Amino acid sequence: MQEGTGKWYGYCMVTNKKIILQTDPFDNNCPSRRALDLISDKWTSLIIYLLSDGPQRYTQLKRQIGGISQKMLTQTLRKLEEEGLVTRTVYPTAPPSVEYALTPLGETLLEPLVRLLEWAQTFGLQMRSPASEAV
Amino acid sequence: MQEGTGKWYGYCMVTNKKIILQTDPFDNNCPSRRALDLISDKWTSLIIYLLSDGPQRYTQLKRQIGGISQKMLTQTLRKLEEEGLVTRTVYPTAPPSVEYALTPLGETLLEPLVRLLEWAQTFGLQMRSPASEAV
DNA sequence: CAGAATCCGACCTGATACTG
DNA sequence: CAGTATCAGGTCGGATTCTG
Repeated sequence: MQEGTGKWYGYCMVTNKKIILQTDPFDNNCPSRRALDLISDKWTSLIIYLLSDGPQRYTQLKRQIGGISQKMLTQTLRKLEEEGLVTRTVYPTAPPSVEYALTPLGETLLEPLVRLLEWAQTFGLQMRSPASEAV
Repeated sequence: MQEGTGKWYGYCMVTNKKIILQTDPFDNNCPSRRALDLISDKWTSLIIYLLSDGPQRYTQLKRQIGGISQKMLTQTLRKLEEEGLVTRTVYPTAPPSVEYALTPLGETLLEPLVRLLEWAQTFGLQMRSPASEAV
């Protein structure tokens, strides 16, 4: 039943490559949905990857990503921290120093994410080949 | 040095879990980026999964997903078709019938996507859900 | 250094109406 | 059935300015 204003997401579960869709408009806590939302973020995956090399400081991350605005970097890091994928450690030195690192949970995300990027590298180049399609 | 108007994405490549970031503001064709953009879509992964059970018709998909608008369903399917992940077959019957199916390329995407959702199911629950959800 | 707060345009999205 | 076209609201993201 559509609640008019309230928008909701498909509730997806994977069981042996089978999908069960639930349609509870009030259940927004679907882990699958949350995970997808997470990596759907434009910068999340990049940050996760950068942190896979070890803890990094704020400016370090910013410099490496380059195109990210400080707002987005902070926002993304905060979200990752909130979700428990990244830790934020503040060293109260004279110039403030903040270090971000992956949590064990965050490191588990690394693996499926790598698979996805590997897919992208292997097959991504085949995308957008309109001539190779015979409908 | 920011190039002013042109916004750009991090160009990421994975090599043995190592990341190489390139910062060419004009190269928007990064396969990794494209792949992430693809699954970052709210509905893409759901559709891919539904199609993993075999070809489905437009209304069939719509009914199963439920909360999706026609616009979004069509838009997403078009994008997937354009990227070569989905085929669109029109049967010129009396009531028009259109069938969507995964291409071989689309099926290859299924695997990493499954890994991601499996991760979500296994570890997603460990993520801290923001208690400020009332939707 | 590491942000917070603000403004503002671009884009995404859903609702609605119409079509072969 | 399977769309297309259009419009309005909301969100996202970047640039800028200010702070401890």
